[in-house]
Amino acid sequence: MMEIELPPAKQLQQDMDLIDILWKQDIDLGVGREVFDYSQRQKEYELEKQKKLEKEHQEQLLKEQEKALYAHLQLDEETGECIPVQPPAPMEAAVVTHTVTSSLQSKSDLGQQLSFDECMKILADTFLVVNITFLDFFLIFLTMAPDAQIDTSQSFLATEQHPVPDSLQSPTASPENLQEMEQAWEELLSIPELQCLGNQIDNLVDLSLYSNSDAMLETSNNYMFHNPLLNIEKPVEDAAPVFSNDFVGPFASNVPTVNTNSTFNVESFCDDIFTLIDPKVTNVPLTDNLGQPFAQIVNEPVDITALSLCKAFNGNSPAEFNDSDSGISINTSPCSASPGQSMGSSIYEDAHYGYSDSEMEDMDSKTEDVQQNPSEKFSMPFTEDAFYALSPMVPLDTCFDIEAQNPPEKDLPVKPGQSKTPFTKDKSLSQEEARFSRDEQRAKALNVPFSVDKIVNLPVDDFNVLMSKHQFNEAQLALIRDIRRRGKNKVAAQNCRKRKMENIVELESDLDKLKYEKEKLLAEKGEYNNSLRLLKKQLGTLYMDVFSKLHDEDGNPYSPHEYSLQQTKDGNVFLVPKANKIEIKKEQI
DNA sequence: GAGACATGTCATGAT
DNA sequence: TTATCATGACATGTC
Repeated sequence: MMEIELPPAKQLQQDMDLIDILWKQDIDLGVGREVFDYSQRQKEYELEKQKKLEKEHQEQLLKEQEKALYAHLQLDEETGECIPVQPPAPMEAAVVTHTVTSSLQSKSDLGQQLSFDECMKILADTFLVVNITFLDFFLIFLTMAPDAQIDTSQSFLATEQHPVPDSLQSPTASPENLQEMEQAWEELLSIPELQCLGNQIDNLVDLSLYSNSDAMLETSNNYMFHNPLLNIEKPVEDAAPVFSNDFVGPFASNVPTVNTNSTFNVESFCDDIFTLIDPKVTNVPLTDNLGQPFAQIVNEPVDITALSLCKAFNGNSPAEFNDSDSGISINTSPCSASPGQSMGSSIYEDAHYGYSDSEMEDMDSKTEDVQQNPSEKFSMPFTEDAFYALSPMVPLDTCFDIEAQNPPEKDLPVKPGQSKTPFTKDKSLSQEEARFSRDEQRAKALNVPFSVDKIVNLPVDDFNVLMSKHQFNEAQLALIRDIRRRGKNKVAAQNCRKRKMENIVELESDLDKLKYEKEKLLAEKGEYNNSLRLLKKQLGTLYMDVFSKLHDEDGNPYSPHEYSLQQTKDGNVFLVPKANKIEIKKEQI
């Protein structure tokens, strides 16, 4: 701890005055007095220091746990790889398994909540003692699994010379044991830090799907290694350059890919595990402790979703059930079982030059689910480059220029008459955009070395120059022409619809304006009518007023029925008998 | 399942 | 003559 010397009282008072002056200078900036408060800052400083110490302590703990986990790895001096040390004798493994499970169970029996650190400590201590491998750790999980058929595999670990505890031998024999173990298993799974195990293992399994693909091996080198226990991500090239191979590569040859649609064959599953751990044990007859043939027990297909093991790894979807740690990949879809095959089984592989567009579209629709959703089939991020790398129908050394390998939407220039996102749609459109368009698929199928964007958007001259540089067969030429025509027409249709919509909007706007003008004119007309009516009224009043003041020679008033007042152009007003009224008008004309 | 809507495509006429 | 554009009509997919 850093010692802080407290100033003397006098100096303290001077400091306080100085602080006050400074605070008053900054008060306009909204600075609070507490900013200059020495004691408060000291408290904050101590608090911060305490947090720092706690953080360091946690990091130290994590490092120790990591060290304990890596203790079972051995550095291969020749290859520089981290290789798991040779598996211990079955006795050791059994003891280790028992030790861990006993520790976990004893904790569970005591009603204690197992924290992640406690679990890690138990595991780390055990690993330090006997150096068990990661596969043993996997078997510990198996042991903890309440599924009896899976647990039967423990009998393989326990040789006749070294009997294993009852809890491991036959969990089904005792319902109490089963319940306890299930409880311990659930406690282990309930730890939030371990729940990420499933996802990370899934990622490794996705990697394992490509274990036979050279292209994917390259990808796997850049893959992040997930430490499922510590949740530490390390670049593979940093910590263990071929770490994934420790769990995938060496075992891949031993482990047949287990294919199943909706069910899971436990027998083959256990066989795979036995092969992984020690190929010799595959000769051991599969019998459980009750003497019942193991094959009989596991003969019936087991719903994979019912296995707690699935839940442990990632029980959300049975189709994604995989075990990457053991190198076993249980693929429930034919596509994921052999991605290269599924990718390569494109209808375009045969380069069907004779097909018309409609026929090609028919085939498009039939194979759409295979081709269009590579990213949906595999949980790992699937890039277009990866697609090219995997797809045997596209030669890797030729074909696409740089533009073709980039998503066309990115650098597509926005035309003046075309909005940047002319057809903004919901997520379905984004999925549509993410997939290859049909024309792109066709172009790739026929090995057209241009992107569809280029074919469509190049000016005529540039397009002709480009075409003259390559030799195309008739099918390719027809396809390129069609692509260009369709692309142009597509843009034209978009623009046309956009114009149509703009026209509709404009006409609606005009209609609104005209309606407004009409209303306005009607209102004006009403006002003018009112004014006219008023003027007429006033004129009538004035007329009668003038007429009433006119008298003949005898002083009698003129009858308005017999006479009327009329005004000539020069402004003179005459009293005219009504019979002569028309004649006067004629004279005026 | 029907209907609305968005989008792609084709046919056709105009430029 | 050919390419391109504009637009109506139709088909298809999605909500």
